[in-house]
Amino acid sequence: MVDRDLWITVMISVKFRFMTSRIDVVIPPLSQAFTYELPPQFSAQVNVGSRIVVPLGRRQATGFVVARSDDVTKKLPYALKAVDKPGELFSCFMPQQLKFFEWIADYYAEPLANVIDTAIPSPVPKRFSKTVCLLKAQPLPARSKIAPKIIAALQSAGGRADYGLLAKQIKGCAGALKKLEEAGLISVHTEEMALQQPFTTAVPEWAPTELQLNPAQQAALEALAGMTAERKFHPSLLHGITGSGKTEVYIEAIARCLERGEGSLVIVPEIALTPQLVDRFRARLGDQIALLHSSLNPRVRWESWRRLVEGQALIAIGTRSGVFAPVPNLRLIIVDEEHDPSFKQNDGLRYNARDLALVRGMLEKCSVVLGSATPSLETLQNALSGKFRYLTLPSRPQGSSVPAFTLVDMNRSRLYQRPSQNISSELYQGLIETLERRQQAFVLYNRRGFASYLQCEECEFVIECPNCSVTMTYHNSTNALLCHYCNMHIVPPEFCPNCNKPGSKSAATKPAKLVQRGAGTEKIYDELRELFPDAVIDRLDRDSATQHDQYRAILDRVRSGETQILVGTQMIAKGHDLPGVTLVGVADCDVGLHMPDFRAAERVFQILTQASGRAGRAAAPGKVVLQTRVPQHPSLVRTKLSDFSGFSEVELRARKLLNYPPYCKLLRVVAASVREHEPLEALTKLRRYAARLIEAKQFAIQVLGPAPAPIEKIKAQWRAHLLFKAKGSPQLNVLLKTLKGLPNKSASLKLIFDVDPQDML
DNA sequence: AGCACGCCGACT
DNA sequence: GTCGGCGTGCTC
Repeated sequence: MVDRDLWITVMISVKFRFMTSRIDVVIPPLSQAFTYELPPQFSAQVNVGSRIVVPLGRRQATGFVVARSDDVTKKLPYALKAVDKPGELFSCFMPQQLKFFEWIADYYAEPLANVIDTAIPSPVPKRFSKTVCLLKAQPLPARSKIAPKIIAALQSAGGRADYGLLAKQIKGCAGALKKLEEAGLISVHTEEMALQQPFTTAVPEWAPTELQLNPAQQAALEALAGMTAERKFHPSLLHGITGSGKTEVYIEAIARCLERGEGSLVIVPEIALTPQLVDRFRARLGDQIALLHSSLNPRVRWESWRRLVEGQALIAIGTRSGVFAPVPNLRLIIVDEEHDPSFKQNDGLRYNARDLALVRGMLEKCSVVLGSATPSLETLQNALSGKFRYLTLPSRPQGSSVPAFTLVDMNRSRLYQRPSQNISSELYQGLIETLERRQQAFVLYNRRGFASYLQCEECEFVIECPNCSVTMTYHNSTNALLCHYCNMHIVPPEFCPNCNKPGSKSAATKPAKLVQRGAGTEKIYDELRELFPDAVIDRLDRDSATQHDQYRAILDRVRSGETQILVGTQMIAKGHDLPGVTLVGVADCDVGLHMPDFRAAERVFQILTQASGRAGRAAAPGKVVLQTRVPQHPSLVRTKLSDFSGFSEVELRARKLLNYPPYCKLLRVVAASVREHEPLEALTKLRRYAARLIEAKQFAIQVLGPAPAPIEKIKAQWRAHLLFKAKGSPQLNVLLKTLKGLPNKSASLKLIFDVDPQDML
């Protein structure tokens, strides 16, 4: 007994790290955790959040430590293996993030290991530098020719030199260095190199280091600061029209946290994370910012992450996956442009970063601000019901006014009456005036390519992608037909393949020609070149700006005033303040309006409002010309009136009537297979199974479908979907887990479970 | 996910 | 008689 007490005392006094302990490890893609023994030699470097290699079966697997216990006495029904070759150990997340990851795993019915795997960037091995230090120059070893050279080189370098550099200068010095070290003349230090600095350039001068807030901004800031000061979950909506200065409010709110040593997290849409935006944060807040962006190289990405984990940075700015950032002492989460569809991940773990930001705020007890000029109806509903605090920035600063809108009904003018096919006389006139005043114009056309499609003059046949059953887009510059889903390119046929088919009625007569129909950015671009041969016209879309720096260069040319007219897709609607732009034309508002998706109207309203916000941001008044064939559509009428609340009222009523979000929760199951009928058949079975479960458990869940997906075929896979609607998530979550647990015996069938889907195509 | 084990068809 | 097909089940 005495011995045992003594032993316990010893255990405590030598600290646990010298003892064997146990760790629970989760390994992607497995759903259970595995317990291992952790020998003392690895003890100090391993904790909750570590990535580690463990033996699993007869192989080695990489996993994450989710628990650690120093109690080794508890009996387990299986023998434990010990960690033997843990690999390079990385701290991947902070222990307090674990309950967030567990929440996600439960909500999306995904193994915890997979959640962690998608949340963290891939670790990159540490880099070490070896430095040689001169201790004393005497006595030089006899018979060595290299030693004096080394000593001389060290002396001229001020007593210390990089090992690698020295080795390059003096060939074959490795042996001599070792001898000199043994003789005590030099010492060799190995230490980790400093983490990669995220910013290579100085903050540009235009970015203000001090911000002047107007009264509305000040009021929003004080409200936010008040909430942030409490250690409680405080969700709010910051509803500020485009150009009302939300960013300044964010920056000042973060500054208040920073003063107290508290962390902040900013999540922005993919397209918005520009150097200009980051410069504005840096100018006011300094370089203690970690950037998290998918196009960073792996080392910068990982080392930014590490700066947070190791407490070297208190502020994280990132895109969707930034919601997982290990921000120390997190007190404020900001989701800018919260309505943006890029917050939803559409493969793998299909999470929604905006929703997860709220969950994280709830778990970490901090403030969450969702900012937008056109809030999603989900968020609006939460603000209206009082779940979120409603903060607003009602006016544009600098006294600039709301732009003047013109809605042009394209049905009322014949083709020959227009200046060109897709440009109405109203837009033409607006462009002339803008150019005369030496101002700039944006022309938005929300579709890529030269012509939307090729259509037969005779039989109206439209060329579709053989894999995806979507219309293929004709690209003039490359003279190719491109599928915008599977990226297939084909050479456009001269004559209609349908009429030419053997056995077809018209086969005997002359083959019919294919003509271009519809338009794209390239077509609009060409029409404008023809109308304004002397103007500088540029184009911005996914084809002209495949790289981020190309995108930047195009916008920089607008900023400098060089570009007079910029034609592009919705990408141009989201650029930053470009004060010279006074006219925004939308060539065809109807694109996207007739999509088989219940959010189509909302998206069109958002895009048009965003685009309109580009017009007249400085003192000069702005003008917006919207071209359409459905001029009475509420999305367009309300955009024209700048009437968000009017639009949202109409749209919310429609959602309620049809029982769509925010009035219900959705679960969408997509089945895909190379076999044409398999998806529908599989979903029919799944539906039957689900119906039995819903019946047995008395769930209030409505089932729609199965039906072929609007895009019936993608990448040679046939698709069908099944939709579940429920009042709240708990019942849907039970259903999700049950359905996901069902065995899928078919190798060709792929099932995707999309919780809270954004896209219904 | 791997990687075994396991139980039935064509081959050195 | 073996080699090997991929169904089922386990991995601390």
